Amino acid sequence: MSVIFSKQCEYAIQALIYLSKKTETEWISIKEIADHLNIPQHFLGKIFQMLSNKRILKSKKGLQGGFCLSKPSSDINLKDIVDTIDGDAYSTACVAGFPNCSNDSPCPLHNSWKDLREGIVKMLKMRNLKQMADEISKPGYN
Amino acid sequence: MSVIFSKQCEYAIQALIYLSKKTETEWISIKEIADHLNIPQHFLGKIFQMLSNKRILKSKKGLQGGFCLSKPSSDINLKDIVDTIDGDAYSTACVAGFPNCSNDSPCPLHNSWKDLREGIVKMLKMRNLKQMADEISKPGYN
DNA sequence: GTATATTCAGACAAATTACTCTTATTAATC
DNA sequence: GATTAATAAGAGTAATTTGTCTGAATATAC
Repeated sequence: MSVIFSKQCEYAIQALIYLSKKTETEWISIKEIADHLNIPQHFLGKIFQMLSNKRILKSKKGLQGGFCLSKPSSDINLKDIVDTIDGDAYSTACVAGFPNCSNDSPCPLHNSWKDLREGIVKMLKMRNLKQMADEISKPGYN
Repeated sequence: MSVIFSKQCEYAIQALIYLSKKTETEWISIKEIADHLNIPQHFLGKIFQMLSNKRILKSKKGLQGGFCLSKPSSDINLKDIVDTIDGDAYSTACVAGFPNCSNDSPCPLHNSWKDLREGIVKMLKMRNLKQMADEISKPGYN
């Protein structure tokens, strides 16, 4: 089971970090990324379609085509990616599933979860693709 | 979609809080809880079987039977419940799904997630059923 | 002992998520 | 223009999670 993001979203994060390591002008094929990261190729295709629709990626059909980031990797943060693929339920829904939980009538977990949830959102806004691509290139990283 | 716990786990939390509001000697039927919380009755039955197997609940068959907590509500914390139903993947697996991510060879998200994950675990250990049952009984709560 | 109300348990069905396959479209190269 | 390698898009399949149904076992009360 995944921790908090869907499998699609995990794949999106991995693939975009991979893309960010490449030069910004190069078009990279889905096949190359899927092979390299062990992600099902056509599944990644769907995910990249979503990211293209949200203008995070741009695509080019035909021979020598592929995908590349539509803006500098330092301008794309994790929250952009997660919100595109998974929506914002992780930051809005009740963590215990109480149907009527809200700030006005909180469930017994609401306030305990509030700070944690805000910490997660803050972190997702903070970390951008450039940082992560730089980190992953360091020795000892994965 | 649920936030971080499975639907089964959300239901378990809700149902156990409900149970904790009752006297400790009373046997409560699944039907009463399911009706009250709008949870599918037989689905809750399965969930309560797991909780019985892990000695969080005890059950009594037959007329006037039902379930009750196997220890004081102050001795059962959220982590006990979550670990029983969902396992510990939420606190051990890589948040971005990188296959080889570990402390020794971390992914670029590993260290950013570490504190948040530890915060979640700490909170789950901290909050017990008695506290939550008390809170939910207050006016304005849900 | 019989009727009844409950858990226990397993098979089944529906919904969601993950993944695959196929065909169409596009653009570069020859 | 023909060939080729790529995305786009939709239909279909598989796996997992969620939810339903049914019958057996059990214990209480009459």
